[in-house]
Amino acid sequence: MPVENDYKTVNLNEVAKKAGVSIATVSRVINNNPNVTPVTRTKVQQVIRKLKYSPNRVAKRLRNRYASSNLLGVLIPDIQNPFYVEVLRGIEDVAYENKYALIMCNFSQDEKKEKLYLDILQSESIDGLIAAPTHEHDQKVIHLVKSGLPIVCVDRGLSGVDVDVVLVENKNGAFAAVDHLAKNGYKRIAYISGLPQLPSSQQREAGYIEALMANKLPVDRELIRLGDSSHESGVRLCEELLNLSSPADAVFAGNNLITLGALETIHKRKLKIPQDIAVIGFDDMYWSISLNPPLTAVRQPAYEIGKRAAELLIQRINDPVRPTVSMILKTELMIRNSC
Amino acid sequence: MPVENDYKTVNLNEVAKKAGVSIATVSRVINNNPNVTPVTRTKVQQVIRKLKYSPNRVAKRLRNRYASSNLLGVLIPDIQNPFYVEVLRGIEDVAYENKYALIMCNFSQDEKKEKLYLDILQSESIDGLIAAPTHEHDQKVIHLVKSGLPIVCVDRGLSGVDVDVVLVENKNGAFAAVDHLAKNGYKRIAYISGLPQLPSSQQREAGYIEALMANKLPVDRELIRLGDSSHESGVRLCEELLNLSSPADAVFAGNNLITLGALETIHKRKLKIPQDIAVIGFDDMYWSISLNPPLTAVRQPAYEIGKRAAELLIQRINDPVRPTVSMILKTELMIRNSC
DNA sequence: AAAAAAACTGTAAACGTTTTTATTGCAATA
DNA sequence: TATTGCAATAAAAACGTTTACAGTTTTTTT
Repeated sequence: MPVENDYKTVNLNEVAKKAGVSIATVSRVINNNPNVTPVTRTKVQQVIRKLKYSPNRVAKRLRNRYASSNLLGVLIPDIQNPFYVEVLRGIEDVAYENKYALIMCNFSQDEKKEKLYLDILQSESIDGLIAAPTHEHDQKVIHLVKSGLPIVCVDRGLSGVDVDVVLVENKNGAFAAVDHLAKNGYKRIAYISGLPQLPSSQQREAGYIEALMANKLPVDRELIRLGDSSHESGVRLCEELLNLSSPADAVFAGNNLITLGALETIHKRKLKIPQDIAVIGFDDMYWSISLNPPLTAVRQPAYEIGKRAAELLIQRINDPVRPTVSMILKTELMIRNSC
Repeated sequence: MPVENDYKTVNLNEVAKKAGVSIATVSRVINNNPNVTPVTRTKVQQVIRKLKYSPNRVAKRLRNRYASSNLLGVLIPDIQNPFYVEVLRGIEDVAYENKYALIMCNFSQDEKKEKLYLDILQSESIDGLIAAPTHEHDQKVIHLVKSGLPIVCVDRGLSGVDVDVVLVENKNGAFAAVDHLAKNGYKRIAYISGLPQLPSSQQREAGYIEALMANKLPVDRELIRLGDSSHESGVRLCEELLNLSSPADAVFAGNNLITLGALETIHKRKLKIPQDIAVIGFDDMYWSISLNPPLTAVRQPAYEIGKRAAELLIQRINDPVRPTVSMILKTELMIRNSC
């Protein structure tokens, strides 16, 4: 037996009846349509207040297909990664300013989950979407872009389709980090990569290799470890690197979580940073200074990324035909004590 | 000028026309109503697949007021706090298993923002809500509970109303931490509180005071500092405590962010932990071991909190009249090296 | 073979809005 | 006074579903 739950279902009809006008008039009052006598307007407004009427957004959205749902979708690969949390904060601040709420979908790098969430988002008729697709050829997202839904990609682009995108200089950032390691005399610099199919992972690897070459260091494939961008993979791959017959003397970690994982392994082995092994992470955190030792890291302007992405998205919603832009933000090497 | 964006608007009508049946039949096929000939069913299914039809959830929800929107609202006070992120992960996993998507609202301890988001959530006709209200007397949330919307509170209860709630033993957790400090010989143990109106802050303070008394230590109001649960307040209040004529020799930090703030201050002053000053934080993080020094902390089972809350919520959605429960989870003192 | 029952399918109403179109009342004009 | 024009309001259609009810076909029963 379905239980009666008494969501207040005050609707236009009740308001209209009580105010002695038609629902059209009430609707006009609500939407500030000027064609209403001041006296009628106040009368209706009083009833609205008395009955605590608030419009049903579902009905509203059904009626005007192009009416704003004031809903933005956000498709995030990994909510555990502080980087994305920071991006989210940027998005959220801008969204709030513009009176949008966020439907946040965390797909944990799981393509099936991503698909489910995208389906939901689409049929919720969101106004726009900020996404970090699983990879450059993410058909589902590409299809959405083609369908005309306003979309901004962050962290990862989309190939073969015209879409706004906010990225950072991954290659330069990685180069700076590895170059710094090399200049400090480290010879066996390892790279622990995130998911290898991600453009960002690839670009960081490219920067890594370029820096090695610039410093006349050999590129040893043994020192490049491919993971899945998780904390656990950082732990494991760092162990592998330390177990090599000729172990790494420095680690360049592909992201936040990998860095923390690597640190965990190093601390468990009671190795000294940077004497025994140096560490530089991609992604800075506001508490990096409190790590042991204070971490040297490539700072991505995460909050800024989110903020820009949200701004671009709202721009596009308001002007669907403006040319697409790619926004490339700078990274910054924060030198502390881990190298 | 509104631009024509061609969201594929395949609807029941088109499918029906193409399949040569009525929209009622198509609807029945979609909803697995048994009263359809197998031959008709497959015919319709083919058309559905061919046209890539997917039902419009907005229309669906308008029609069946009590139909599931498959949307859960989450009202989070501070997305920057890793504790809530972990809670969110727990919620999300359960939600996904049960095919719910999340509307995530981060209100940053701002009551106005909270109200806006609640309005949106309500008129989105979500199926249920998980909330950490700003305080025990949060009228807005109380009103929602009374209206019959399924709600589960986390981290903070709600007074004077019957609602499911998932909490931790704040007082016991705090007691264990402060007792540990006292047993290690610290005499001037400070407490940096989060927002004082939060029940959790109050309970932790109670545990703190009880532990002092149990160890025959005086309660010095000077050593109790009230903040706003933020990183910044941790930085500032820790400075105040170190500036006292008779400074604190140990700090019990009221949450995650406060802990990180306090650490920042201590490191800036080049003080040694735990020799110069000991630190215990409320809230453990998986990277606490990588902090300098590895942090002793009261672990809240954050993921578990989220998971339980989501389970309770889904139970309530499916059975709105089951009696409410309060779930109190245990904390655990993770002893590492900061004391 | 006709009647009754069962199984299937179609029609139309309803959900709560917005908006187009129609109606009303009233002042200004001829 | 009869007509027009205008403003304010009302009526009705539409958005895409689900579902009660009616209608049709098929099957079973007599």
